[in-house]
Amino acid sequence: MPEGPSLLIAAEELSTALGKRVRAVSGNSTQPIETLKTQQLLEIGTHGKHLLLFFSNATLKIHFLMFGSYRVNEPKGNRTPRLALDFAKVQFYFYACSLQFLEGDANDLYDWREDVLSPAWDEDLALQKISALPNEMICDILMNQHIFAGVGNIIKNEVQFRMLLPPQKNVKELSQALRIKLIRITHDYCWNFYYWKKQFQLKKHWQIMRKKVCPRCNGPVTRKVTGYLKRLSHYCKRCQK
DNA sequence: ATAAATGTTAAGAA
DNA sequence: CTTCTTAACATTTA
Repeated sequence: MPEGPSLLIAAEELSTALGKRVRAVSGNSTQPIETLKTQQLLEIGTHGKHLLLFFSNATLKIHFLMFGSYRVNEPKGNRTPRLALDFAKVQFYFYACSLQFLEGDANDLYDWREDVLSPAWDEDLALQKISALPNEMICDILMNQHIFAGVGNIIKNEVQFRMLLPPQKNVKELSQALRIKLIRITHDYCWNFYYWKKQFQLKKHWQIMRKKVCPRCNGPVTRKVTGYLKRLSHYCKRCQK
């Protein structure tokens, strides 16, 4: 569940508890979650892969890492949640996630312009940041949460394929026009991801991720760990040049 | 059944 | 003091 668009969907699902007060708290978190008791949920936000719950007197940041999950009203029977919030008529359950209380104002901690799914998304800023890193590979640039907050490995691979560029290509090898195209395709793909995921049709639209055969040339798909970040890339050596 | 995978951080090593 | 590597965490799917 952890790429940016999924977080947006989570925020929507959880919005049923907006304005409600926490009646009971439990969970195996080591954070001071008890302090949430009696607090009112005022707002829900996201930044990239972070889910932000704004309470009357605290802001909780939830990161689902690789395996985190959540449920509304229906807990996973056999598992202890990291955090369970009981809002009387609505219950949230968060599993296998990282919890942290934000110190201070979220607006001072986050630059919303770097969140691909935010209304504040700023493609000119992204272009500046990319161009400042000429020696970085595309696969690392795409996963950089300070440039494309919310992009994960699936989005990375699909964007690389749609660009017909190999993951190892350096930024300096891309023209200005291609850099802009990269930014726009990433933004578009993130929104497609969001709509497909809502319809439970995300995997159906994967073109290269975990594929064996390139849908374009029917050649073999290469699987290789790439970049500084050492994440798995799926790509077609014939089509992505 | 074993491994790999939608991710990040912190400790340890160089 | 940096910079790089490794381990840790935790769950589902192939």
